Amino acid sequence: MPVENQVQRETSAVRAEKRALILDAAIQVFARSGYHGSRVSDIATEAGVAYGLVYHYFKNKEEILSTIFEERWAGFLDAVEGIASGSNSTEDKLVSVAALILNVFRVRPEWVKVLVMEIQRSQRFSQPEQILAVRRLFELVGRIVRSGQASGELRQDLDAQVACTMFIGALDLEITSLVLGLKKIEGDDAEEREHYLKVAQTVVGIFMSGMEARS
Amino acid sequence: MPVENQVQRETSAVRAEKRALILDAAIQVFARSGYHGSRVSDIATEAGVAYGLVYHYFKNKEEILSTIFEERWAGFLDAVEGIASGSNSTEDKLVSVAALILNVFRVRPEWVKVLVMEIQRSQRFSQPEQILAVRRLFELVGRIVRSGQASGELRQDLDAQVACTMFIGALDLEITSLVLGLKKIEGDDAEEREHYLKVAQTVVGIFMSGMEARS
Amino acid sequence: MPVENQVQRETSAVRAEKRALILDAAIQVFARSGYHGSRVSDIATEAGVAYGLVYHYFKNKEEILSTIFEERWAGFLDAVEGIASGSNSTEDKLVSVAALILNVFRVRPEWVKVLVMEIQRSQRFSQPEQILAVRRLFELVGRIVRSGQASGELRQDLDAQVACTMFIGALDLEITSLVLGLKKIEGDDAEEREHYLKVAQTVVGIFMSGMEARS
Amino acid sequence: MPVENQVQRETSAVRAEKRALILDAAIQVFARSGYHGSRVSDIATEAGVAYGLVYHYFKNKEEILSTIFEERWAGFLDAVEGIASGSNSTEDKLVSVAALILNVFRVRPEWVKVLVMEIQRSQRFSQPEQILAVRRLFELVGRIVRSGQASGELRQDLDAQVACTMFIGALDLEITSLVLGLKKIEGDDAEEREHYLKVAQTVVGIFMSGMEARS
DNA sequence: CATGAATGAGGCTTCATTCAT
DNA sequence: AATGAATGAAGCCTCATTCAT
Repeated sequence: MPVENQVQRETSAVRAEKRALILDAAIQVFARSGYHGSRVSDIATEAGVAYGLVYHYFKNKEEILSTIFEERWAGFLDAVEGIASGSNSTEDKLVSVAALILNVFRVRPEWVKVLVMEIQRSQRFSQPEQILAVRRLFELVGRIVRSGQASGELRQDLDAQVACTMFIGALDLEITSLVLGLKKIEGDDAEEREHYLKVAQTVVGIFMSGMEARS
Repeated sequence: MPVENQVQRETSAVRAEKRALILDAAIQVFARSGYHGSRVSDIATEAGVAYGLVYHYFKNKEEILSTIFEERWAGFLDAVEGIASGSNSTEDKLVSVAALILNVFRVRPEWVKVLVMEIQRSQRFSQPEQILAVRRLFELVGRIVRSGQASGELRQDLDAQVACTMFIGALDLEITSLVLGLKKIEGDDAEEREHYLKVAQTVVGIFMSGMEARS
Repeated sequence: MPVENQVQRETSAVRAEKRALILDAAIQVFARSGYHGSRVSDIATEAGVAYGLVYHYFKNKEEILSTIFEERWAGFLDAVEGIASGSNSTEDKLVSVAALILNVFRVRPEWVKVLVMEIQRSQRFSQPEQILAVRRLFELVGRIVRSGQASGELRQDLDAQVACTMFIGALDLEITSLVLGLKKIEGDDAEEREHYLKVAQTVVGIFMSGMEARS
Repeated sequence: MPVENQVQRETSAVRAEKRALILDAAIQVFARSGYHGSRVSDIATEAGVAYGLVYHYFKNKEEILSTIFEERWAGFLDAVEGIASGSNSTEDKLVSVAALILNVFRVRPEWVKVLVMEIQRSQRFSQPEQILAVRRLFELVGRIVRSGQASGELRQDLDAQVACTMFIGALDLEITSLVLGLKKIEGDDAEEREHYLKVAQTVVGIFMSGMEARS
């Protein structure tokens, strides 16, 4: 391998690192102060880089936010996709999705804060790509629900779309409550994890029972 | 009634009218452009009053938003309170609440947009009073759910709080989808009304079946 | 006397009263917050009258200040004029002037604050009439000094103008120190009065000795 | 010296220069229009820099003024301190102080205008640090006077504090008269200098004679 | 790539003044 | 005369973005 390529590789690795640094900093700052309450300089300070450097990696403040959304949300969707494509029972799939969502919050609450509070509910969310990205989540959950209806695990007389919205909405508000501190979870890591698991099971429990096919 | 009182009343009626005028204008503008995207001058223009008059009635832009929240949300809570205090069956109460929420959106979508998008999900929402105001909704729905559990209409083995969050979250996301245009309802007024009613029934249907006490 | 005249008189008496009320209020407010720090509404509130009424009696905020200056300063000048025109010794005249200035501060510190701080040292003081009004004080003190030089009570080899400035400046700074609280006078009314008298005597003492004709 | 240090030094030198540029411009503008009559944009224009740059160097308009005061007044105090600490006769020291004050005005009238008119006599002057800074001048002059009393050069039966106030007040009003144009000095530079020297000598002359120890 | 000084448009807020009652 | 609602110009400050080094 020629030396230049080596350098190239290292350079772009550094480049990627700085970019990620800024992105992570932005998540922290946005989570703390909200998009409008955060200055580009706050992000730079948090990242420990110079003011203007942010503009080497991102066209503008807006792009930082949408990049966060695109990258993080894509990763999240991939995980949901994996669950939806699996061969588990419908109930297991739904529990997995619920646990995934709640667990991300447990581990990276700032990510969720920004995704949920700053992007999902923001003016700029009207942009078609972002609408599409969220619609994708509805589709994936919809796939799980509809396959459950097809297999007879779930009753078929109810609108799948409303059911999806209900399932996602339940988890969404659960998380929002946590973000806003409407609910406080106390205890050590293990207790926390257990609590979230139980919430996931309850939600899925109600949902499944409600959607359960009756004989 | 003395003439002066009459005048007094009329004057303060006019005063209240102007205030309401500005508040309504603010709702329109906030719904259209979001809080941060709206200028105070936009509100004044929309209300058809002079720039400075806004500051006669409100300390600053922020106060306009929180006033909207306080007044509109209080009205909404009163309605929910009325439902919760009634003597209907649990199912009827839940349908009423769901229909109320969805119907407000049908009739005054801007109110809901502002309440849901600009306040509920905003930085300033962290203020204790607003947290409390939302918690109140959880309490009222919680009252319905718990009384249903007590009467045996609903199963008692599930956490009431999670159930509440689920019910409200389902409706919240349903509305958010509508606000964001993720879902589009087409048709005339009667069709619209019918659609929302069906959504309410589906949500309550799933919820009730899921929560239904089993023999 | 016809009734109408009576009414006329009463009306204008009321008119004069309201005007004085506003003027007094303005002095208090200006003394407390400075000219620029005072709002017209503050003055109205302090006077206990309606907002717009101020504009019935005064063309604008500026006119309130200049009116205070003209009326209060004129009264002060009259008193100095009386002293200067008397037949006392030069020393007695100077002690009287010094005591007058210091005593006004003792009794009506707000007047002095406004005259000294807000008018004398303000941009708008550049207006010719006000320059003239202050120059008049210099002239009156100058008259005392020059008559003392003429009578042989004061040495004649020193510039009368510089001497005047010195005398007035000494008292001015003495008062400014009091206004700013650089010096604090403690004690009851009698002690206070005595203190100011002593200051007056010291200033005049130094000044007289310094200006004293030598044999 | 490493190159980086060199660059560092140059950069911060440039930084300091811009700051000084703005400060000097502010003095000109404040002297011309007064603090309240000056807009931040006026200062920026006068300095030939962009509006926003002012806010890189100063928190707000207010801070510009207090910075001027702190820096310029400190320099002035140092000069007075030098005089007070010298070994000259009391009379020489007082003449030096008087000449210093008058000469600063001769050379940098804007400085004096701002220090005397905008700061010393302003609302914000009430801030403790500024009070202290002025008190310092009183202390320094007080030291000269008291050492004169101790050495027998000045009579000891008069209150040193009142004497100080008298001396400083005399010079202060002399300068104020000049600032306000109550007195106009005409002539070329040499004549001007001579005039001010004579004023200084007159003031000190009266003061010394008045304070002179008698046998 | 990195820095942070420089730019300037944009928007909130204040408040003197006017006006309708 | 009296009231206080209504007006809108003016100015401070913020901060995203650019630029020179």
